[in-house]
Amino acid sequence: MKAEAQALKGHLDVLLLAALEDGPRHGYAVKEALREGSGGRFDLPTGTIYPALHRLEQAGLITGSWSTVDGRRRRTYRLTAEGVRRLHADRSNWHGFAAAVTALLERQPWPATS
Amino acid sequence: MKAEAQALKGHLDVLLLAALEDGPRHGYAVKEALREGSGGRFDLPTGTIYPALHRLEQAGLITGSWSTVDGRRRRTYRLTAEGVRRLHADRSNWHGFAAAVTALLERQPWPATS
DNA sequence: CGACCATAGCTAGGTTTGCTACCTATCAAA
DNA sequence: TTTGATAGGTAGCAAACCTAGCTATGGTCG
Repeated sequence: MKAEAQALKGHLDVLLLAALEDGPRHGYAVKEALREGSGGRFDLPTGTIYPALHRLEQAGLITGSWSTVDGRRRRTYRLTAEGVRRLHADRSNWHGFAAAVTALLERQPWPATS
Repeated sequence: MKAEAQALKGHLDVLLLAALEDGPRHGYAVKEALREGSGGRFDLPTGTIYPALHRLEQAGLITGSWSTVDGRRRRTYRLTAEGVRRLHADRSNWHGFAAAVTALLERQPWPATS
């Protein structure tokens, strides 16, 4: 259950949206998909996952519906049209962001010191 | 002065450390180096830069010293040995993080929904 | 001269976000 | 029967970045 020491800061939402891209999932399944899909790197506590899903739903990017399976209640989420748009925008933005950071970290030399 | 809508979340520190890697700079020069080195993407407000440098100094990763150039006071920062270690660790961690996020965003299909 | 901008530093306060630490509940396995 | 995995949740803390404001110098332009 230990996470990778909160390194996701602003990038959790896009991962959650991506986890819902190829079909609806319930919250716990999203958590497991994230953990397995990242080779255990993003093993997030439920106290991170559920509030984040609530935020995304509140923002209209996903919608949830209740069901019951084997006596356990589940809330299954799917992307809204707005959520799909946001996912595409965020994914493209991620690539730009990652490229910029990587470029700066590899940079040698940096722009001249005045 | 408008930043790229707060997209650096947890990754500012490593960029600041990297900006000091090949020699000391004063705070404003760090800000400019970040802006120029990122093609304008990371044009951060001083209200982000200065507190962050204070945090890094507080944490013992950089040390600052005052000087005066043309009647303007400057605080010039350099990496400490600890700061160099941290930079190397964070840089390596960034690569793993970026690879993991990118992999998840490209992933098709995701681990099976239970 | 006066206005303005770039340079150079700073802080207070707010919001967001992820985490810790709890809680309820069912079902399967030990 | 008691633990662990599954499934959901909340309250409240702490960190981090931003907004908005401040002081001050030096150069440039009308």
